[in-house]
Amino acid sequence: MAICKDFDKQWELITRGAVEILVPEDLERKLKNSISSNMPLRIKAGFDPTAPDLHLGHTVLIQKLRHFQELGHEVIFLIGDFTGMIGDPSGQSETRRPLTQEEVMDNAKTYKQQIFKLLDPEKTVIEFNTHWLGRMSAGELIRLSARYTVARMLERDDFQKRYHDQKPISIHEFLYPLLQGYDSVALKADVELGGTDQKFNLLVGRDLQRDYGQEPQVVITLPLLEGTDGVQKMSKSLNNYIGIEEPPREIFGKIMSISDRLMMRYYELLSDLDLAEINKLKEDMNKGYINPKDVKARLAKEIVQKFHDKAKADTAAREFDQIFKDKKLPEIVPEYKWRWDKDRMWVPYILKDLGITSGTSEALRLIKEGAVKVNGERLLKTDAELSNSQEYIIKVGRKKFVKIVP
RNA sequence: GGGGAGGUUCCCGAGUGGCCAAAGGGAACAGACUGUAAAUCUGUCGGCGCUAGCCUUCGGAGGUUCGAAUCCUCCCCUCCCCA
Repeated sequence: MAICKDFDKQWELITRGAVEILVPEDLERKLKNSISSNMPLRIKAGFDPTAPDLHLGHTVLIQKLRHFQELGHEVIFLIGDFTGMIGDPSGQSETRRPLTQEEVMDNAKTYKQQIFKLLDPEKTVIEFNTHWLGRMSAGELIRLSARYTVARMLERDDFQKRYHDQKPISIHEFLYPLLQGYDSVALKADVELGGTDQKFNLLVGRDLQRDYGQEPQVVITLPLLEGTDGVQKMSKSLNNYIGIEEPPREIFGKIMSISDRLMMRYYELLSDLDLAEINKLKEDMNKGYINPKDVKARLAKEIVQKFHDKAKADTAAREFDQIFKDKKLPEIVPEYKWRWDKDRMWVPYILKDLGITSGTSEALRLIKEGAVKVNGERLLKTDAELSNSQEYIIKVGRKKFVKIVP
């Protein structure tokens, strides 16, 4: 593959959206060398295999990898299957449960299936760090550990915080940054990408490469995408994520329910619109020329289209308006054929049995709160029963619909 | 090795023998208002055919007691100070 010869173009694309580049001079030199020698740079990005679903948060980084691919560089998608067994302590308030071998492999497989929605399979090298870490001897590990000090480890803010909060820090957690850094040595990485929370780990890679006589990698940090709550970073465990494999209407709906503030953030980090256009949207909204809801719908469409296709994005948008603007039923309502043991069945029991609520207690609560409608009528009494003589549409909350057929 | 402090419901955190399914806050869910936004207000927030009642929870296992998150014994885990 050919390297893009235009240095300025490379620089612009690479630095767009990046939070920090450490060190810019190194990047400049590496790029220029790469152009003159026609040798691609080796771009490393590590992924923790705990999350089986890629979500929008991951795509910020993956899109940056794609930028590098477009410029002709070699992307190494590193699946931290070995380090995943340790569990990255970054940003964690406490020690994470180590994953089993099986879990790690399952998750890694899912990753592989998903990244090619965004990356070019031809230009992507997938590595597993078990290849070199799995056969590292105890002696080598100790020699590696000798290259770093406890005091330096404690510089990392989350370790520091836990230390001061009297929270446990296990020894193995200190090993994580070292092993991640060693990955860079093993891969002879020229550049490593990571979220801003990874900065410390990425920098350890630089130190270790120098120790091992390599030219240190350039570290590029990218912003962490806030989850749908708008506060914490998007993650599966916080359940504030939008997965790229979710159905169109889910993705669409989730984006529509984010705050306006967050919407602009998503525009910046996820949209392909350039900054000038985004600013224009912002301005028009402030002046009242356009409704923020429409701006949000545009974003939702763009993102759905990215992971599905245009037709599905349009359908999702149309359905959304039907349900929430026109208050109609969605085009497709899941149907349940109810096996009527009796002629009449208690509503909370039905909701529980259909899995809409976790139990009858929750169903009762929702009915008391006025959240349940049957055939458009709000259910007022908790002792309501349905009979097997007709069809029902049950609506729970704002977005759950079920059709029950006799 | 010695001394001290802790482990409470999703999270933080109160609770030291009955009034405890357990204060308060956060998250979450629902209703109102909206643009399924934000903010705000209100309600819910262990389970169970509900209200009544029953069952299961306060690191684990036993025990004392009419009665234990609270007392005793042993065990597991965490943190701090000293060595």
